[in-house]
Amino acid sequence: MGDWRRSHDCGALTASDVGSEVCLMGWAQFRRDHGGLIFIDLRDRGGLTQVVFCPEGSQAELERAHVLRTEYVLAVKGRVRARPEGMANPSMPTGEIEVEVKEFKLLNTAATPPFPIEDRIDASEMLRLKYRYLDLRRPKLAANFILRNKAVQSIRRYLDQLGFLEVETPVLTKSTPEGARDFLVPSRVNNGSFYALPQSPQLFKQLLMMAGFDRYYQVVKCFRDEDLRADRQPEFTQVDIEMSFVDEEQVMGMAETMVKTMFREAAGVMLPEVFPRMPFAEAIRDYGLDKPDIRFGLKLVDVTSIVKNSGFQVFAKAELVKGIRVPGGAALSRKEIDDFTEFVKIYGAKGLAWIKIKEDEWQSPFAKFLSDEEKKGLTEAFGLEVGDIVFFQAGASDMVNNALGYLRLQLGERFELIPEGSFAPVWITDFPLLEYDPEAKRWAARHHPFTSPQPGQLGTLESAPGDALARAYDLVLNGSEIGGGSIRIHDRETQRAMFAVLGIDAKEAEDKFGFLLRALEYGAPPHGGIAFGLDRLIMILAGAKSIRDVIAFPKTQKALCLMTEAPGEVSTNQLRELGIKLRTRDKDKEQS
RNA sequence: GGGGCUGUAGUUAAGUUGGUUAUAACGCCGGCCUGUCACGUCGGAGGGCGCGGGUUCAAGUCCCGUCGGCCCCGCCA
Repeated sequence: MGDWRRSHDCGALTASDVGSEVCLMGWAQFRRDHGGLIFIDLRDRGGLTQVVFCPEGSQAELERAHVLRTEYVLAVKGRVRARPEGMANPSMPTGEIEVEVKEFKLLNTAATPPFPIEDRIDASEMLRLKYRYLDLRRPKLAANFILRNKAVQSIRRYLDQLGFLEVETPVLTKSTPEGARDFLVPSRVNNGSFYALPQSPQLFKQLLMMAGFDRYYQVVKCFRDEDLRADRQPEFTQVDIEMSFVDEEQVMGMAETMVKTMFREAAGVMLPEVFPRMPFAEAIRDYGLDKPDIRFGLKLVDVTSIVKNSGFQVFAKAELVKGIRVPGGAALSRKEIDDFTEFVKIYGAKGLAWIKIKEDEWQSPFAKFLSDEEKKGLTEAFGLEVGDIVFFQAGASDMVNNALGYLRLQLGERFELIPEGSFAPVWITDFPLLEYDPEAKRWAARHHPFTSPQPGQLGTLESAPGDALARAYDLVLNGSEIGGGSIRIHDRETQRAMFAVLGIDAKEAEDKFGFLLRALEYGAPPHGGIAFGLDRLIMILAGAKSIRDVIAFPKTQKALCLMTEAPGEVSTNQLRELGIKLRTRDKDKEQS
């Protein structure tokens, strides 16, 4: 570059800069070579500016510029000029001007990229991930990271103003028995022992409260070795927060304002002044899921009592029978209904019952089994009108709620009931403290084992564990869980009772959580907190379909990084130092 | 662990019931071009169909296995 210095970025120049001498540096996006005149759209993170190589600028540079190709890296010096009459490009922010090149430097050449660097991309994601650094040059993708930066800055500013202390917690820590599968790191100094990467800094942030830090936060990587999804990566970022001397209201209030502030500052999006709240039981009742998308209706209706003596055995025998009324749904084709039937089978449904409400009859494979009284009951329960379709699911409660809950989302999409660009946050409260694990035949913490029961629930905890409610709360946005937290247990006795219900005996508790139990004896303050999934939050804010679009270097569904080809094998020397012997490698030797 | 979709020039795709030399567009290379903006125009090169087996006179096309990619169930306190 010599002594050349960039004077502007490629999105900065406007008509008011006409006449000024500038220096731009960036990548050649498009080249339009007219022989005696060459246009190049120069691109950097800031945008795109048309630079013109022409005789008026410099005949010598024009002749030199014919070798330029896409993605070559250039520095140009020249004069900003207004484009000639009628030549402005209204679709470009810098479309009124162009830079007449007087001198340029070729900073680097570039091989032809494997896919074009432009927003209307059609390259496969496999290829894009292999060349992630090229994909990230695309303005649309880069915009997600600019947004992400704004969001994080906003959150930090907000929490800092409230006196929160950002503290780092260990990445090499201890494996904990509950929760997701841990990523393990072998210890060289202590062969046979392993660190675990944190699934979240949960215990550390509680210990920071016991340390008297009062208000803590951290933007922190967390690791869970579970299968991936469109919205799940093995390493992801949490905005982790903990506060002392607070109750639910204070944590939720603080978090709500944080999210509102961030949406406004980062994206200009105004969220509702007050987020609605919904008890867990109501969410399941009306939406079938604990993360309801409340941007549209189609609530589930429980009709178990109406059909409990029905001649239709599928209904009569079921633990729970629920339905969804879709106004105008009678127009659905048989094929579409079959597709929905296949869809609910994913969630363990055996089939999907339906009734089309026609002018003169109920069209349905099972309407003939329904008595007039049952029909009347259903008509009232759903508020049925001609042209509706009702879908039913009958069977075990969990299956019915889950299948219909997800069917509702499908129907919302099919009937275009979800308003574009809308954001609907909702707090889910009053979660059950525990849930039964039928495989392990024991109760497990729904949130985590340090979540405090609601007042007066300690008795319930022993008599009817499933009914005990937790001081826990989730924040759901557009049907996606973006944050969750709780008021924690801060006395040793409650913590012991909790471990007892979970089947963790004193010895195991001491082994796994001794450090926490000990800390609880030294004056632990009442405390609670919340953690947000930052990637998911940004994904929703950016309107991205995948969490990969807001993570700079994401992994594929098989948890591979196509760019670095991680994970990879390591040398036997490295393994020996760690005291590790591979079973598969031995097996290969035996076979060969 | 399971279900669905998918892999063909650099890229995105088409490719009949197996049948000459595997199509197209974009990109790339070369020529021409002073107002383009996904510039235009003329010409050219480029793959043997993810990989390995098999069936067949003959395989992108059928079969088996295997490796990837995407979505989902399980899993994710």
